[in-house]
Amino acid sequence: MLKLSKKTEYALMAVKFMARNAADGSVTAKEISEGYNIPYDLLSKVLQQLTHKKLVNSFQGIKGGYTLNHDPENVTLFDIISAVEPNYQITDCFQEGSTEKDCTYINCCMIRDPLAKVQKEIDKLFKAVTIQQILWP
Amino acid sequence: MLKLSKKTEYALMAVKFMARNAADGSVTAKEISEGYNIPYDLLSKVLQQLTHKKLVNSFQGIKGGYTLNHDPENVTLFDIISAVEPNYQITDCFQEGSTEKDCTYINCCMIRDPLAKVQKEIDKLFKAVTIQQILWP
DNA sequence: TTTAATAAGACTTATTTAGTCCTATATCAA
DNA sequence: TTGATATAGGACTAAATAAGTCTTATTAAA
Repeated sequence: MLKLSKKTEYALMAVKFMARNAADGSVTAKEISEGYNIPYDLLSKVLQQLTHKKLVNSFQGIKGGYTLNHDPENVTLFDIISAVEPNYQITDCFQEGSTEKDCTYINCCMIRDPLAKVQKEIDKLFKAVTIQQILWP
Repeated sequence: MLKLSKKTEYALMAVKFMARNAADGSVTAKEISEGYNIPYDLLSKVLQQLTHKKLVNSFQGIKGGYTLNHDPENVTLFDIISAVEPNYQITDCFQEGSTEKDCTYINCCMIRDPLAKVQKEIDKLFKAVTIQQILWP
């Protein structure tokens, strides 16, 4: 409950690895996986998700790999989390596509709106934290 | 993820029910359960946890039940969450009792301290929100 | 002493997360 | 043009956690 998944951790670690090794050009999933002891397949998926959100560049083929697409001070924790956590919301109520019908309680969504405000505050918090701050405190 | 569990939702709903029915004296788990369509056994456990944290008073015996122990403006979302979520932390790293050994990564806890700061901000946020604000917006 | 409430541990089921496996596709270089 | 090695991505399995259920004990009023 209220815990970030491994995918977020792996994403942060991968970003750190890429930033550290930026001088050597692109970095492969295998290098990150072995360098930080992260399961290769799972890491690959995380990197693919980061690629879809344009947070990293990917290069296919035998000389392929990944590079960061932005400077760490221009990427926020929110960017990483929302790239990697499938439906990141503190409660189901205001999930995308949810309707009143999804709510099984009498007095439906009695706590919905106020918690939505709390959610917005959390988003704001995550948007205020850059990867730079997290990875090089 | 980063989602609150049902237990937090049920706790908030139970508090709402108790506040609404404060005039009638104590309220039973059965009444809350039937009034809001919450599973009785699970609700009972939530109420027991709230009791342990002195957020509600419990009365045993045939005329028993629960009452709120504080005014809603003096109870925060943080109080409820920490009463009910077993180990509420956005990442395992700085869980109570965790040691460096628990960390399986090379470069152990490279993201630990900065995320701990984010955690503190979230705590601060939850402590700033009262039950009053959540349940009667 | 019966009745209806809380207390609490053990257990089962459902859901979600984490991790694995397999195949396709891209690209470089011999 | 073919072999090697990288990303892409779907399907699947296993592990962990959350949600819900069952059972027994204890409490206290009538």
